[in-house]
Amino acid sequence: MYKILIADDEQKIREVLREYAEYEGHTVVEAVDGMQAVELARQEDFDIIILDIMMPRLDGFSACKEIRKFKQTPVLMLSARGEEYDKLFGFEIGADDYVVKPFSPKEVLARINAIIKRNKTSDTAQAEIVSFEGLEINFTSRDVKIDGVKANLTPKEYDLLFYLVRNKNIALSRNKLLEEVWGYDFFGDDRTIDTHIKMLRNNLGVYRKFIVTLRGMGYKFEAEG
Amino acid sequence: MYKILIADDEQKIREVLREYAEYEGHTVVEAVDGMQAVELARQEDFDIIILDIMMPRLDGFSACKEIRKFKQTPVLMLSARGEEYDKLFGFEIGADDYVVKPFSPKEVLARINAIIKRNKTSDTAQAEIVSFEGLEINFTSRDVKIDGVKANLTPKEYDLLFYLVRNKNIALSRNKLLEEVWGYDFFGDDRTIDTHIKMLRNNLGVYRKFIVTLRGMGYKFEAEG
DNA sequence: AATTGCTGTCACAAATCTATCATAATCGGA
DNA sequence: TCCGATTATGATAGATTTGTGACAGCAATT
Repeated sequence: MYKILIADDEQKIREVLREYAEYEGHTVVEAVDGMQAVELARQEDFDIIILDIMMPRLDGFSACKEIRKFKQTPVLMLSARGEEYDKLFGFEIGADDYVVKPFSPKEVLARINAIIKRNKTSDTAQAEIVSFEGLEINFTSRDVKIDGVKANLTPKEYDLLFYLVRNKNIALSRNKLLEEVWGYDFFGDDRTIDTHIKMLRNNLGVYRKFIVTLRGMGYKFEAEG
Repeated sequence: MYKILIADDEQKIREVLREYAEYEGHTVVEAVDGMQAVELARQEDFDIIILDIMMPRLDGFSACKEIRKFKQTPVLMLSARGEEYDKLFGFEIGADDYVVKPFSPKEVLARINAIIKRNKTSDTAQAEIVSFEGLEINFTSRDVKIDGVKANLTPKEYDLLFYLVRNKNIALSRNKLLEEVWGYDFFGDDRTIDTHIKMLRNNLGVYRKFIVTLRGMGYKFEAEG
C-alpha cells in the first residue's frame, strides 16, 4: 500500500518496523543514517519517512529539515525518552508526529496510517501498472515498456492493447473489439482489426506471444500475470 | 482538534465544509456574512477562519482586514475563479491562502491543516519546492527557475505547469486539463491547450522535454524526480 | 489615451496515424 | 495432401492530429 522509508542506525529497530510494515502490505526502504535518508528521499517518492533522531553523519532533525527543502513527505520522528523533548513537541522542524522509544511497532504503524491518511490529498495515488514477464503496461501514465524500454505505440494501438489486457484471457470477437475499441459508430471493415493487431504484435517484440489468434472468432490476450 | 470559523452566505457550502471538518474532529462555527464573522472572531479564538469573498453586508476582503486589526488568526479565502485574482494572489489583505471555487472539501481541509501547521511551527514556513534536473518549481512562491534563472511565466502557464507537475507521470486528457486548469465553466476550444503548451515549452527551454505529447489523448509531465 | 501583456482562436504546415487493398501465408477439414 | 477459408503482412493514399505563428479582444498599467 504505502512506500515507507525507515532511517535508523540500529538494525534491530529497522528490522522490527520493516516486519510489521511489510506484514501490512507496505513497501520498505531502509537507511542507516540521516545522510542516506536524505539521498533516498531525494531520489524516490515515499508516502512517509521515519527518522530516528540519534543517527551518525546526520541526525534526524537535520535530515528532516533537509528533506523539507525539496519534499513535503510526512515525517515521523523516533526519539529516546527525554531526548530533545521540546523540539519534538513543538514540531519546529516540520515533523508530523513523533514516537518515544521504547515503542510498540503496532503503535508506530497506527501512527503511520493516521499521518498518511491525514496528508493524503489525491496526490500520492498509485499508478495502475500491470506486467507480464518483461511487458509492463502502465495505464496511468499511458505507456508500455518492453524489457524496460519504452514502446512507441499509436493511439489505436494503446487503446487496443489496453482493452485486450483489461480483458485478458477472454475471447474477444472482432465485432466486440470494433464496438469497444473503435466505437459503435464505426462502420468500417472487420479486417482493420487484423492490421492493428499486426502493428501491435510488431511493437511488442517477443511478447507478441500474448496476443493469440482465435481462428473464426477474434483474438485474446492470454497470460498468467 | 481545531476550532474553525466558516463564513459564507451559501448554506450549502457551509454545510459541506462543516461536514468534512467535523468528520476530521474539528469544531465549526458558522457565519452568514462578513459582519457576523468579524464579531465572532472578536469574541472567540479560532485556529483558522474561512472567508468567502462575495458576502452580503461585508465582503471577505474587508472582513479579513478588519479581523487583522485585533487578531492574527490565519485566514483562508474562498473565491470564484477569476474573482479579484490579483488581490488574492498577492495576499495583500493578509490572507494566508485561498481556494478557488468550485473546490473539493478535501482540498480545503488539506489547506486548513497545512496553514495551521505552518503557523504553529514557529512561522518558519517551508516552501514547497520540487526540482527536475535544472528545472526548479516553487509552488509556494509561485515561481519557476531554469538552471537557476527565474522564468517569466504568465498566470495560465503557471497554472498549467503546476497542474502537470502535481500530476506528473499521469496521462492527462485535454478535457481533464480544461476542467482542472481552466475550470468547469470554460467552454472554449480544446486547442487552446496546445497553444499554452507551446508557450510553456518555449519558456522551459531544454526542459521542454518533460512535457510529453500523448497523441490522441493529451499531455503529461514525465520525470523521475 | 497609449502601451504592454495575456488569452483564446484561427489557419496552415508538418507529423503521424488509419483504413483499405492486394497478396502471401497459414490453418483445418475432407 | 489438397483446397477453400481465414489470417498475416506490406504498401499507401487519405484522414487526423499536433505544432506554430499571427492576431484580435481584453485587462491592467503608465
